[in-house]
Amino acid sequence: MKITIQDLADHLGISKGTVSRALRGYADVSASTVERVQQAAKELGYQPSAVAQGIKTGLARSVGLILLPKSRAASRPFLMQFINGISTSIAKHGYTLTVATAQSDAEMLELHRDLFVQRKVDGFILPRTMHNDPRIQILDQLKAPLVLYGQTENLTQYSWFDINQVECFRRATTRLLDFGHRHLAFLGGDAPLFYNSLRRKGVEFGIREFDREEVQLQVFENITTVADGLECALRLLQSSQPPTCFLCALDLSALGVIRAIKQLELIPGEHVSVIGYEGIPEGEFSEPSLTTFEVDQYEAGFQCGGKLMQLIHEKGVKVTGTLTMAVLLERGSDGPVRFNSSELATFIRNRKRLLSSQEKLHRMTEKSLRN
Amino acid sequence: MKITIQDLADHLGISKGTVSRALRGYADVSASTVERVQQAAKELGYQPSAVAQGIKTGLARSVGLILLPKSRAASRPFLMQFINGISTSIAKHGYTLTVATAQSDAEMLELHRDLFVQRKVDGFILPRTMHNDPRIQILDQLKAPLVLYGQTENLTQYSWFDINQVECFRRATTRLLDFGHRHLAFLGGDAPLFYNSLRRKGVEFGIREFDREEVQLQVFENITTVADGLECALRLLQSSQPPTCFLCALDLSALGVIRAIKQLELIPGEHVSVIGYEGIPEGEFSEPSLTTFEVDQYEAGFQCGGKLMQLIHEKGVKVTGTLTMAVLLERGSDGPVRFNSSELATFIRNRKRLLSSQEKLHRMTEKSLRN
DNA sequence: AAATTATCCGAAACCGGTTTTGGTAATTCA
DNA sequence: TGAATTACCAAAACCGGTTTCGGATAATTT
Repeated sequence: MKITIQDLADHLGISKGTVSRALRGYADVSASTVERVQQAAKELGYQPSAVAQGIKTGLARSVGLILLPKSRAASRPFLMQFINGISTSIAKHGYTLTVATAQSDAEMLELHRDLFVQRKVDGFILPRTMHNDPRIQILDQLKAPLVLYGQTENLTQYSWFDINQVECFRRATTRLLDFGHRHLAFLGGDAPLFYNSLRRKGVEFGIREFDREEVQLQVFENITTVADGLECALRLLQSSQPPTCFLCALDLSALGVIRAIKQLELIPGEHVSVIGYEGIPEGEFSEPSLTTFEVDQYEAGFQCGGKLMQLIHEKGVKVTGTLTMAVLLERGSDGPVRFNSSELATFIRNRKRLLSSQEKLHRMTEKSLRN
Repeated sequence: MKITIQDLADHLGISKGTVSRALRGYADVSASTVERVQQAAKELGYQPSAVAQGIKTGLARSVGLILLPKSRAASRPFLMQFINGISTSIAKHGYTLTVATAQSDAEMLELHRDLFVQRKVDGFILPRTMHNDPRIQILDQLKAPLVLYGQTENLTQYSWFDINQVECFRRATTRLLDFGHRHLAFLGGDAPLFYNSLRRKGVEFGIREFDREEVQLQVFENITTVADGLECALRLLQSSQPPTCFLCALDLSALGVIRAIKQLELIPGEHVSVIGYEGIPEGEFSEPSLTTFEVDQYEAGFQCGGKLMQLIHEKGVKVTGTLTMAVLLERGSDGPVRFNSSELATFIRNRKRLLSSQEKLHRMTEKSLRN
């Protein structure tokens, strides 16, 4: 059925070694023979088996990407773009992308090891880098090429690509400070992931260089879902010294904060400001739309794929790191400070009293109507 | 560096053929030898190279999934779950998933051919089935195993998995009719994709079996984005006979419709009803939240992967089709009819007049203030 | 014209596995 | 006790390519 190099050689009446050399572009094959072979290959639809090629070259011509879906509901809107970026950059080298999923951290490590030892992939792209990432340790032992999407410790030893998240959060912070906010809350994300400390550091830099007046910062971690953001913001806003603005490490938690603000009958972007990070599509359709940093995931994938190809193909193992910026989408969820923290606290208390009395009235009316 | 079967054989002082037969479970190897070999393999961390195995067996132990990102902004929130489903179901057979992206239809077809001819994959999962899907024609020629995620013509020849979209849209339609709506609009999606005719058919079934009063249906196609839905709904709602409810083939267009309704200062779910399909996360955070059908993409991937494994491994090529239901999420964007079509038209006209006069007033005030 | 060099290609080794073949030793059976 | 099995494993062939080696022929140089 499928045509092999031997078939092609027989058809041309030459040896398969010559066919191979002709197709691989060796110099010791006459131009006319090369021509004939290429012609016949096209006619018969011959394409060498990647599997058979791999056995001699030792390369599978595939790179690995292992995902860890935290739950069956987890959505990664831009995974397609990330994959698209990787795939298009490695396709130029005849490479394909092998994607696998693991259900636990242990399984994920095992998968990395197995895929490389079984020679199903020649290297890895590691998204969502952690502090002292265990994947790196394992792959280092195996001398497996790898590229990080994100940063971590001992960065000089690896190739990596990342968004300058420190700068993003520094800019977000000075933006809010310029708006006149003085009580900030930073809602961090997954604590074990490296991005979290970077984003927090950005906030701290922003505050430090703004040395005019006293600025208050409250920091929280592991606020990763809408529910987390909602709960955390509700609690903070009803405290005696509520923040007048929220810097959220993740868009999802920012959406939760917006919900909390509205739940307290306040107006996001006017009474309380919120800035997110990532640029998920939900942010565009929320009300108000979410001010956030938009990350180009296609570009990220493209760069990671390119760096991995360098590592695999170029002998002089020169690792490279690249830092780019995300785009600030100035939308509706932030703005000039309306109340300072104390005023906001009073405002919220009064609102609450008002709301509860309205509710009491409502209940009484209903009762009387029923009777 | 990497340990081969020969290394293992030398280490044990036996031939590599025996090692292979021991590990593959042949009967003509003594139990003690099998034990020794397995023990040594574990100790030395030997795992056979998938590449080398593949050359004899003719299998790459990988399945292909080729994506076509329409634009660099396109997001597929549940791709991760679909991939997760495929990956976990094929992992049991030692298979991995090869994902590639194409930038055009032609490139996509070429990729399918190339990946199979180069023996990088043993079969394909085809998402987003089209009418007379050209991928099927090509893969049929190559006798490549394939599983469809979605339906198409001549279904009995292929294995496939799909959501019963006809039933979903039939139910959505009767739901709206039961709510008292009589003027419906169906906003279809990508016309070349097979799902579109199924969803439309569901709407028609729903109307047909409801033979009480006269029902009006307007049908549109290629409404695939928020912008499309917004524009289409704005136009329809300002016509002389506006629909009182919208059945959207896609959540995205439904979100656009909701925007249009709000833009006309109407309340979605009260003045005009909207039902979507897919269950994208944005739908949960819109206001009102979107009534829609939630599709379990993990399950879809799992089933497709399992069917493909059957096709590849079991000799008797028995193809199977499976149809499951999506879950109706009854949320806030639909409800009992408030106005019939004519009343709605009048209401909207009056609103508009009111709005424009308000605006005129506003402009005048501004002007006088400036002077 | 002879010697040297370049050009081109066939033959063979090799990659790391799987599978077949065949032979030896131990066991069973007659 | 001799013949026929059986159990076990080494050797070799094979899968479909790549790469090395060496030889034949043609072209160039001396």
